[in-house]
Amino acid sequence: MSPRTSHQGRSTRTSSATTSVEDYAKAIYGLSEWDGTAVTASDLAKALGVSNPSVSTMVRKMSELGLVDHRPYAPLRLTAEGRRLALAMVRRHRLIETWLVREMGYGWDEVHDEAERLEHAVTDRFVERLDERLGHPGVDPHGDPIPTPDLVMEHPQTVLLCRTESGARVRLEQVDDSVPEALRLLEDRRLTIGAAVEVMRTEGRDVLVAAPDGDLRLSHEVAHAVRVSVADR
Amino acid sequence: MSPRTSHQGRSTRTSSATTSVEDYAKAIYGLSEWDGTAVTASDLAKALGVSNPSVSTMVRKMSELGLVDHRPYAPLRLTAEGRRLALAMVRRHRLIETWLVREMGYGWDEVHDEAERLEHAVTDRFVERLDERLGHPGVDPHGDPIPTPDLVMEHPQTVLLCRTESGARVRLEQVDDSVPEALRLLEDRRLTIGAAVEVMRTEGRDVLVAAPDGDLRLSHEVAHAVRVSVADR
DNA sequence: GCCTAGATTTAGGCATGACTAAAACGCAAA
DNA sequence: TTTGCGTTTTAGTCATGCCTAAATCTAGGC
Repeated sequence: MSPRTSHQGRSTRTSSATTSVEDYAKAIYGLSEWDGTAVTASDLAKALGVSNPSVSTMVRKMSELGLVDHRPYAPLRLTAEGRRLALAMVRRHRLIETWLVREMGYGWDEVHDEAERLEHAVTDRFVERLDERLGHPGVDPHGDPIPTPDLVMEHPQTVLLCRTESGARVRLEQVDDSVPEALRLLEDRRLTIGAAVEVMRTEGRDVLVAAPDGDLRLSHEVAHAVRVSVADR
Repeated sequence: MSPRTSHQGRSTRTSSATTSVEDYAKAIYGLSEWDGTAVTASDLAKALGVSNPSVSTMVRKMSELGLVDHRPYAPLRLTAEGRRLALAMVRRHRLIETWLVREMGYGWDEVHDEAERLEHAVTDRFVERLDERLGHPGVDPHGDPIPTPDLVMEHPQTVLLCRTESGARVRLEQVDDSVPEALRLLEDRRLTIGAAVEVMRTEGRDVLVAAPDGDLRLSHEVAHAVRVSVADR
């Protein structure tokens, strides 16, 4: 304990990115990565839990910082630099989650919020030590790929479960770590990454699935949080 | 990765303490713990690297929060509640440092800044898991006692090396983790916690010390960062 | 007992990042 | 082509927490 405190001074990643800027970049990236859809300002506002005007202001700032391309009233796009920042945050987030599950005894449905805060607080150095200690994992506990140190990320060939055709035999590949209902439901049914299931049919927006331990019904929300690979076609 | 972000919601410790409030509380506590001296507003400003008016404003706020007792122009004193907050932060800080040194391969002179940021980002739950994982350590790598979960801290009988009498045979007990010069100097000379040394004499503000590997001269700054126990008297 | 030096507080600003209310835009249907 | 509605941006605030400059208090020297 002591006087002297020596604040600040943290990382080599995109200089002068505040916690908010980091969150915005990651959210923009995340929205397009998961869905493949164009990202509008209101999507972003909803994702971040802030108002539309807040997004408007922040996007202008990030545009000035060279992190997003944004022509007024058009969808948002990250620049190469912005994508780099986002991927750095994704890397941090997923390595931290992997570590919390493997070493700190957390469940896969408990790590998201903790990682959400830690990712802004650690140095690049810490992240690289973590990566080494964990043996350079390729995916996190939810099956999400972890970008390499030079920020390249493999995109596995997967589809959203809610868009799968009836009768398809699929393998569970990724679950959105921010949807605890999905994580808990799958854990209850002993369905982990790699599990083989068959899509029986859809009823309204629900998806009915046959799993080794019995059939189950997934709400649209849950089915939208799950990505699978098609076993045969 | 995903939309939904679910910010906030973190800890049971003194509700609505911002990062700044946590830092101020810890600094006030630290100044009086290490020195035993009364803490003035300017001491605090210097310790935190902020201006005196900033301290003035923040102290009023903390006074309203019931964390400090402060009559204008008088020295600062933490309330019981403020001391609890400070001790919770000290506990976090020291457990994080212990973990960084023991498990993440950091040197004892490298952990301070990293811990300084992490301590604001982790939950109580994380801290308790860490404590368990580390086997409930009593002191951190610098010899500083770690408060128990119910925030009791043992104060070992130690004195500042710069106030030790000539001729005293002493044992190295604690080194201020925020003074890297001291940490590096001692490490170079293979002097770790528990090492036995003899205080030869002082020259001006420097302290001359006889150690197993040879004599050395400690500047006042370094000698002020070291606490020792007197071996015999 | 006064007076000045130094510590402390008040006054007034700035940057960040959020908000609500209101204006401006753009697309689609009539 | 024009209207209308939902989206997006602008305008104007607020809370934090920092700053500098100026006023004020306290204490020590005479």
